[in-house]
Amino acid sequence: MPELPEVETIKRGLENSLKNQTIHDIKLHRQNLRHPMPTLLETGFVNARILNLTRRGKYILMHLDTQSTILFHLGMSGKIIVKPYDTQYQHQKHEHFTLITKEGQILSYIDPRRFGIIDLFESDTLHPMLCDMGPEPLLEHEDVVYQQSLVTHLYTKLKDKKQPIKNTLLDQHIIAGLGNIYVCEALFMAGISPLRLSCIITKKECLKIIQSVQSILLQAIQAGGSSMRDYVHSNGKKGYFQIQWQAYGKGGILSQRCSIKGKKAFIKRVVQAGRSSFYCETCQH
DNA sequence: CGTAACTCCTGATGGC
DNA sequence: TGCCATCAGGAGTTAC
Repeated sequence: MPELPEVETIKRGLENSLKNQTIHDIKLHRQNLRHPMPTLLETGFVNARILNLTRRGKYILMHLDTQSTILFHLGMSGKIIVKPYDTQYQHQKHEHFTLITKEGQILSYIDPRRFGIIDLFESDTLHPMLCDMGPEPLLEHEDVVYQQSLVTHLYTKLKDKKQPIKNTLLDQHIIAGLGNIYVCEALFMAGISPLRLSCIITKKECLKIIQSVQSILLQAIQAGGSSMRDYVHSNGKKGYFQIQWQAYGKGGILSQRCSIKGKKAFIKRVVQAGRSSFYCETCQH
């Protein structure tokens, strides 16, 4: 799925196109994604106004003026597209949720694999999915104090974990929003092997990890999200920027950092917890 | 309790 | 061209 930068990009797109608009109609085209979708969505929100959109981890939250919030998760293959409404409109294959505004915009939620989630909760409560989530890796503005608190938090969490650092960073309870690609890239940048046991990571290395995570996420957000195979911006256009990955998907390719130092080392692919990890044995320890 | 394996689902890709 | 195996950005559940 889109990881944090892509979700953030989509959220911003939705905010630009839908903020303060009024819901004209919502349609569900099936009952379930990963979980059942509340049928109340179809009937309960005509004339509700969209106050704003926020992001928490990989979730997008649409806050309505009815004290309700719609929660979206895009799973592995989800996308959200917004475009002007056309009366000829017919929902496309794998479109499971459609929202039309009185102002004439149409939001389509499309998710072939249906690993995503659409749910509803009261705005003054916290959705169960959001309760135990780790801290956000980024704040709106650069903040050294926050960065330090993240380092301390991470170090505390890693201290008694026996699993590889790669697996721990993918756990949304530790830090919110990281996925397979950005973890691979951050560990490459930090010079830390994905195989390293979490409990033997030093505090200094935690700082390196947090710095790398923040740097890569910021870079990706500024680039408008990355353009993986089936990732689409919320306006429906293909991602217009492809980050030059250093490690992810680069199995068998020369490690850039080693090349600069005149060494010849290749990026290796291993499988951890059923997911591909890419790293350089020579410059990641 | 923590950890790893299994599970949901469709589509793209590559080898034969 | 078709068929089959493999892989994919996630994460909850189950089994140990």
